[in-house]
Amino acid sequence: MWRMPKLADHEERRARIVAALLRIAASRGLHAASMRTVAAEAGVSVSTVQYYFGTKERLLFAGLQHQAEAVGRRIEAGLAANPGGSVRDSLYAWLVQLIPVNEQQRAGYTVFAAYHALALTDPALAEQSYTRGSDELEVVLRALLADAQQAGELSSGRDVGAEAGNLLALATGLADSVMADMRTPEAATALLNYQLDQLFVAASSTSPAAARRP
Amino acid sequence: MWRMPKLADHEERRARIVAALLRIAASRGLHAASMRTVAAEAGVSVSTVQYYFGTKERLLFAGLQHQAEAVGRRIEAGLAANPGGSVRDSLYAWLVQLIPVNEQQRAGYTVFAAYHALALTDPALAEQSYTRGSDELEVVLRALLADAQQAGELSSGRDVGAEAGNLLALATGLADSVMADMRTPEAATALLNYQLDQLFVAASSTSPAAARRP
DNA sequence: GATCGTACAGTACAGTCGTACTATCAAAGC
DNA sequence: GCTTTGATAGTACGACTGTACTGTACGATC
Repeated sequence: MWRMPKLADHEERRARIVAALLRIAASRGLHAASMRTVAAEAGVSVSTVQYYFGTKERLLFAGLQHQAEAVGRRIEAGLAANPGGSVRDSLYAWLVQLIPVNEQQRAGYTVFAAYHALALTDPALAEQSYTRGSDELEVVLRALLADAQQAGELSSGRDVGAEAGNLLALATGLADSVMADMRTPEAATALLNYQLDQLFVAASSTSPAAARRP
Repeated sequence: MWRMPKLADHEERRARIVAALLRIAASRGLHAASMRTVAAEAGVSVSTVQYYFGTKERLLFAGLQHQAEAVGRRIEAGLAANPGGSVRDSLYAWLVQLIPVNEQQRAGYTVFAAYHALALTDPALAEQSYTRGSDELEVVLRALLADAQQAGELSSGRDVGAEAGNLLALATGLADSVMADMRTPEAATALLNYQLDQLFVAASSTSPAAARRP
């Protein structure tokens, strides 16, 4: 029988409990995440959850924070995976990270949707700016588009500020439609590619949108 | 055979209770809508709610159904309010209904977000196709765009199917950004107008996007 | 080696949940 | 007028909730 070392690693314990919370939120819903179910999922007692988070409100808070950081990391990873490519491909690499293409991303989106709905009626949760990542992403998109416009890669008469906002909103809406099972992930990424093809001048688009599907 | 209602109007009672449920869901969240709080908000006893809906699951079901029908009615009203206008103005009239511009629409969106999050982990709720309205809207958009394309009003090289899907996703994403307080409703409608201006040939757009803001 | 604080487990408590059950009261049908 | 039935209220029950409290084994410190 294994016994816990008496001096525990707080960060590891907290991470384990938060992971249990997010697993439950993704599979059974955030409303099913009680002190008892989270403790059982993490393999600890309720008192341990109390010891590391004090109150359930703080536990939920930690869960949202973890989720927001995870989204931020995934978006950054999307750029790092495409270092030397064109601006168009970089834009695609950023935006496609918002569309849930596998079960893990879908689970993350489920948790995010639950927190989002909760924040709409809970001022304490809304104060935590969990959408800051999106704001930062919009700034990055605008900068990329400005570069492309100066290089003459964009269609004429485009407003880079408006295009950045609309691309982000488009990716968000496409993600919604995938989550609602109105569209397959492949169809959503194809639509995203179509929009980028319209934005960039035709000469730079050497392949049809369908060929870009992963 | 028709029978006179003995005492109460069932439809009126059910509507009153569902309205109470949706008020609570919009103000305090769907998790705060219990049998007791809904009954108190409707000014009836818990037994009355039980009498008309039997179980809470069926009450929640009725609330979602009412909400979906309300969204459908609002979108239809959006078209009826603009009967003789251009295709571009009709498109705008449809799509702008998705963006919450006042407190009532924001409340409706809050309820919808709560149900959406719940449906992601509740198979019984997900089976009810509450997104059918969006599917039908996409069909209408595609038809409108096809007409406009045949009339030569669209920019060249546009795929009406992709444009319809992307316009709907864009409006959804803009609605999300407004709900998350990342953008004002005015900014969202301006972005929507910008996108429509890009889609339609420049000659038909006689005023800058900013002038179209309501 | 006694003492102290950390890291848990167990339990108790007050409250809320959905729902079942019983009672009541007025209108409908005979 | 009596019986039946629809429409409501009140209440009770078991399950679950978050949290406070108590106990306790063990590593660190002196």
